[in-house]
Amino acid sequence: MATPLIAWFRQEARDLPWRRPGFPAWGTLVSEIMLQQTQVARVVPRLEAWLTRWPTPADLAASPPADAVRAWDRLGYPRRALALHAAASAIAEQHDNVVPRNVDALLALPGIGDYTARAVAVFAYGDRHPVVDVNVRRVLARALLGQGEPGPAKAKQDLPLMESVLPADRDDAAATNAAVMELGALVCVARSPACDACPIADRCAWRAAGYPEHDGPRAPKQSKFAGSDRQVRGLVMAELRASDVPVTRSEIEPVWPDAEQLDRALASLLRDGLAVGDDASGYRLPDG
DNA sequence: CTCCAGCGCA
DNA sequence: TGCGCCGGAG
Repeated sequence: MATPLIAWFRQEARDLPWRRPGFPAWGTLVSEIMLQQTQVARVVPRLEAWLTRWPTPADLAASPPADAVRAWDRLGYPRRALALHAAASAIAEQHDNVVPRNVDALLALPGIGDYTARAVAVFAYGDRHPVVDVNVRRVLARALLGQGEPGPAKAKQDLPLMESVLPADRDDAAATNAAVMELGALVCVARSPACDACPIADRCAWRAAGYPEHDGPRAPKQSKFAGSDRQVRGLVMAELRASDVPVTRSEIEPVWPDAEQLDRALASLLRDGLAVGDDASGYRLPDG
């Protein structure tokens, strides 16, 4: 299955910044964090600006976390910006400003889990590991398991399954990882897969079975955004990002009518370290 | 409405 | 293991 996938990838892969020759490992790390639950099209411009401003981890570590949160802009899940700043500090101080190559060392960094650790080791350093994201899980569920959609994520099963598909050769393994992800993003998409354009359609278990409806357990549906604490947090963060001076409680209140929910959101932002301050001194992004 | 190169916590 | 966490495009 790897051979036709690699051939297809050589032909059809999108021209993306992190696939440029010579793209630094630090850039790969930043891009992977930004791409967690955020689409490629929204990431690319933020990534370019980020790397221009902070070409190495130490450059980011030398700036206050507030600058990282502002540069993150509206990519969403701003805890990622805070984690990336903390990871940059750890890399600068404990790894001689070199992004780790070892998966366990990567996993020890904040904001880096099973997916991102292996993605950096594979795409930045060319090592041989299974890289499993939602695209990979969907492609494997269909091609290998004959199921229309991937069930709830199970790293214990997903990683060995992808591993079983990887060629022995390091470079071929890395290309296969990238190819399966790209196939899931461009062809084997969630809603209406373009099986006519699929390089492995002739050996897809789901297609061979006549596209049966998914029966097993489903991935949990994500909760509503409208009216959620997440929405309120986002509105408060927008206020904090926009101000160079502490924002008073009365300046924050207009963003949301429910005072109790606003309190809850603000408290959670303080708990996450995304905001600092109090009613007396006002609230601001973390500067230390 | 759903989906998106997930992570970290209880 | 389930859930909360952002925001924009289709």
